[in-house]
Amino acid sequence: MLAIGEFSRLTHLSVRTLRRYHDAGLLEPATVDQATGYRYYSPEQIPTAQVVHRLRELDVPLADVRRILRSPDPVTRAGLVADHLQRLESELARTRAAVASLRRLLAPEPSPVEVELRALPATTVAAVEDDVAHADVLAWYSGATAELEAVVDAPSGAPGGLYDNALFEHGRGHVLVHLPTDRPPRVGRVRPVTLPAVELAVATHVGEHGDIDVTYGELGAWVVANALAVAGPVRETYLVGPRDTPDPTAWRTEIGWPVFRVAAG
Amino acid sequence: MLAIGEFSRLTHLSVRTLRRYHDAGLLEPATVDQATGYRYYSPEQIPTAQVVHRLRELDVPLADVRRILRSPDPVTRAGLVADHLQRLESELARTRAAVASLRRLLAPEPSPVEVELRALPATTVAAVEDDVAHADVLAWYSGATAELEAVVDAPSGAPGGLYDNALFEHGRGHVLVHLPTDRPPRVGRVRPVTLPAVELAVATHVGEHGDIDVTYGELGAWVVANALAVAGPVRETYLVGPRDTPDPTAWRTEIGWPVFRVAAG
DNA sequence: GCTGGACCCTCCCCCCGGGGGAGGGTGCAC
DNA sequence: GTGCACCCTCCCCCGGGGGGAGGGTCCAGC
Repeated sequence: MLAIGEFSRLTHLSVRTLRRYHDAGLLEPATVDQATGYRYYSPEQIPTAQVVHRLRELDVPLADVRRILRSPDPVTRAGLVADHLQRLESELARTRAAVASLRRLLAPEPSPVEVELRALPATTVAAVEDDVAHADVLAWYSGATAELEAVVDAPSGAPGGLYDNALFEHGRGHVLVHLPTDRPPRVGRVRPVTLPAVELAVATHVGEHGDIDVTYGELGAWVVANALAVAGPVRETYLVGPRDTPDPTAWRTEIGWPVFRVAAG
Repeated sequence: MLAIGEFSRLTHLSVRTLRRYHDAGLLEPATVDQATGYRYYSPEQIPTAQVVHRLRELDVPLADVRRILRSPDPVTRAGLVADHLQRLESELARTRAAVASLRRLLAPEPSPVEVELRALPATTVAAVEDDVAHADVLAWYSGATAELEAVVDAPSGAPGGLYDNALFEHGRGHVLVHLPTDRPPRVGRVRPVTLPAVELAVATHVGEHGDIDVTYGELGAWVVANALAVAGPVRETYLVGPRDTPDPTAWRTEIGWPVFRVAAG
């Protein structure tokens, strides 16, 4: 039996941290003296402590560490660990994108964005829609478009999406992806939806989506400068995307912001 | 002039976050109405907001973001950004090491570690020592050994280190690296130091240092099982290291824990 | 001019995973 | 039996947000 200080020395986890892990139900001492509250660990717990240490180095949340340790089945366990490695991987991709985008932002090129005002009539499209968290948008989007493309046989234009402002302001909001077609079917999640007529301020974003808020910003500045106000969810149209070419510099995304005239300009 | 909600929509930063950035002095509104406290932003601030957004995606602390934004000189600014990318890089290396180590930990191999008790006489060595934070140990170590190796011309053995337990328990502690030699010089930070005689429980760690606490743990379990207690800083000896061969599987590190007998076993 | 609703303000509490330190009880070797 | 290292709980702090209360403000429509 090892007192907490000794166990700390053997595992290179601080006494504080060991106590916290006990409270969190992660690494329960083999014995706790009822009278004094002293925690006593057994040497067999050292490997467990080391696994915890590694998982924490990988920023696995304590709750997930507990889940991993409690799963008796090594296959389940390996699956949970693999999930986290997957998460780290996508985190890394996000970081890479942010680095690239930062470089472009700090590059001295001004990259003027052209904005055009366009009146759009109401259209009926095949659509999938849902309330989605910001972090899940990408995954949701790929699932929804895959379903759309599987169901719509003769699309009459490029796919698009509508994104509620709440998605960016509150991290969660209504999202709709659609594919224009003459006869929108009603299969699985796919439904015919009529998008209302709007006046759009439209700018075209060139390149990766990691930079897209730059174009959003330019579009927004233009909208403000032209005494317009934003009304309703933003509309994106994916003219050229990863489906069409692997070369990101060829990608084209139209961003359309529904606007109305503020006062009498 | 844009109210905070509108600016939020244009930058995809939440209203809350914008207020926080104001408080932190990161992104001050162009105007603040003295009477009402209302924040008003100018469209020119959109690009700044986007740079902040990118930096935060890279987990750059707010204080550093402020520093980057305030540095007028683009060269300084690029340097600060590069520093952070460097930090991300080393973070990535750490993650990779943790992943590899976790895989090995979860591998079904028991990898029995052999432990031996060894009495060591007092020795005088050439040493560099200091109080170091845990996070800085690696950097400090490479600097100190480089200095040692530059100054000691005829080492009589492998380099070693002494690591205070406080380093692991409290994140900061006394560290000493040394090179055994017949005539220890007194140059720069290098000093002759006499290491006291000790009885050591010794185990040899094979492979990368990312796993070294596993061997620490096995050594500790052995020490406990043999009714010994730990006394004083751990001693590592780098028999084969990165200086000798790039192949990590060939590396050999002796870990020696000063021990004394507990009670009459 | 008034009213309603959207917008904005400050302030406090919560999350995570730790660290610092106070104030007090315990184990054990001398 | 005494000193001291060790252990306990409890509270506050950090950074970078989110939730929500309670209250003031802007402005369009009537």
